[in-house]
Order: sequence, then C-alpha cells, then structure tokens
Amino acid sequence: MNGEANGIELPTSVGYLLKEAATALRVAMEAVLRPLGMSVTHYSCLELLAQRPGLSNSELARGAFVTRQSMNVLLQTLEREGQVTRPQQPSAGRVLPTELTAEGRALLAQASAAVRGVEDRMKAGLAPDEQKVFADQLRRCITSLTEG
Amino acid sequence: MNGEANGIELPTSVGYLLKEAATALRVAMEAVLRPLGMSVTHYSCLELLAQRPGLSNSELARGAFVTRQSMNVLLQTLEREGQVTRPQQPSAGRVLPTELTAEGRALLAQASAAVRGVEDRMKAGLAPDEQKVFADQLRRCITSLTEG
DNA sequence: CCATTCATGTCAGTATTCTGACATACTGGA
DNA sequence: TCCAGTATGTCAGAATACTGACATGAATGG
Repeated sequence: MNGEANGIELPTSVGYLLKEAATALRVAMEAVLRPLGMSVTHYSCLELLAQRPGLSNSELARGAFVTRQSMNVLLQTLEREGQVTRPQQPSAGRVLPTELTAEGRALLAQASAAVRGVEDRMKAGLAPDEQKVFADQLRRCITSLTEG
Repeated sequence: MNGEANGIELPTSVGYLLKEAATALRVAMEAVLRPLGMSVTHYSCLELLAQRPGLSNSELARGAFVTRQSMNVLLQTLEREGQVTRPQQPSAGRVLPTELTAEGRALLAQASAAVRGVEDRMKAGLAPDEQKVFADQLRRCITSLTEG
C-alpha cells in the first residue's frame, strides 16, 4: 500500500489486464504449437494465407503484427521448406503473391485444431452472448487507439 | 495496395482481436514513452516499484511479463542511470530488493501521465459500467488460460 | 508529361529478448 | 539431520524482431 495518487494501479488497469491476457494467450498458443515446430507468427502467416490466398509479404506482415522484414525472413524459410510458394518474378509491381502448398495446408490443419482448443478454453468463462460483447469492446478499443 | 472491399472478412476471432488490441496499446504506449527515452518494459518496471517498493528482480520480471534475465539487464541500466537502487549485498537469501530513487520517481511521474492519456483514449469508446464488465471478462480469460 | 509521393521487396546491422546453464539459498518432508 | 525440490541472481550464447537504407514500381497531381 502507498499513497501514490498519480500512479496507475497496475493490477486493476484495463491496459495491464489487456497485456496480461494477450501474454497468457501467446504462452498458451506457443505451448500447443511447439510440438508442431511452429511459432505463433508462423501459424498466423499460414492461417492468413488460408483465408486470403495470394496475400503479399507486406500484407501478411501487417496481419501478423510484425515488420515486413521479419515476415520476409519467415516466408523464405517456409518457401524453402515447401509450405508456401511464391512466383519467381512479380506479375505486376513488386508484389509476390504467396499461396499455401498442400504440405502447408496439412500443417495448418493440425495447428488450427490446436489453436482452436486454446481459444475455446479462453472463452470458456464467457457466455455466448458475452463473447459478442467482448469482441465488440475489443474492436472499439482498437479503433480508439488507432484513430489518433 | 488493393482495396479492402474484396468481400473477404478480416480475422474476427476473439484471440486475434485480443492480440490486435494489445499490439495497438503497445504501439500507442511506445509512441508517448519514446520522447521520455523509455520503453514499455522500462515504464512497467518503474510503475511496479512505485506501487510495491522493494520488489525483487524476479518479481519485477513476472509483473512486466519478461524473463528475469531481461529484467536483470534493465535493472543494471536503471541502477547505473540512477533511477533505482539495489543493495550491494542481499540481506536475506539471494533477493536484492529494488527501490526507486527521486530521479526515478520524477521520470515515472511524466510517464504515468502519458500512459494514463493512452489508457483513457483506449477506454473512450467504453461506457463506465462497460469498463468494469470488460475488465472482468479479461480477468476470466486470463484465469481460463492460466489454469490449464 | 514529369515530378512527387507512396508502397513493396530486400539487404545489412542493431537491439532486444529468450533459452541454457550454473552457483547459491530457502523450504518441506523423510 | 539430510535431501530433494524450488526459487533467485547472473553469465553467456542463440534466436528473434526491429531500424535503417536502397532500388524499383505504381499512383497521384501539377
């Protein structure tokens, strides 16, 4: 206990709780993805490609919340391992549209199931209608932080 | 970049939104802390020490969601710069209780004000009673993820 | 038409964090 | 008492992500 009136009570601040929840989610995802030899960014990349085939390196980077340089390193590895394919030459501009291979899809299927389990566990304490409210509140937080 | 009206929905899972919100918060905090020469972990460390003077390196690491090795590196820097103090010898066990200096407190005061502005902006779209619900839902998510 | 601006892919170097390892110190039970 | 288990601080190396920079291509506006 102290009388620091100007400080922020960390354990009860929404920002701290948000970081704590995101960290817990990341740790839980790493735990289930490690047996598959995948990182969270690796999984995010494959999941994004499954939903939106042909995404560019930069678009994947934004979707996975890393820099395009980091995503580029990952894509080179995944291409070498045969999980994704990129054309040797850009068809238009500098963009190299990326797509999943059959092997990539197979790996993703395992990872998706594992991650779905984590997400279900996370949402276990939220009633179905609460989940909608929760998602909506998260979106509003994102909007408020991004618009300025 | 091509338009976003492709008909393909952006990821809408709660887990993805949680990561997106946490990333937006981190970016916003980095933006306001950079002019003060502080990182988010640096700020978290000082804020924790203000609320709970005498925390050990390991306890600070857990509170800031980094490893104790990373926190140790930070504490050595902060001690050299005069923002925190640690006894040369442990009084009991191996624990070295850390405390803020006057300089550390002054820096924290500026940082707290800046971070409070970010948090207020994030919560701007949430009604006061919604904020309580939101925090409670975050706590339930943390509990569900941590108990497994 | 050309210049400016922006976005992309990529290379290089830097910075930060993590994992592994070790010695030390407390704790709880046999 | 002794011992296994746990926790701490710290050193060293590895992994990861970032910032800076450059050339190229597209889009925009004068």
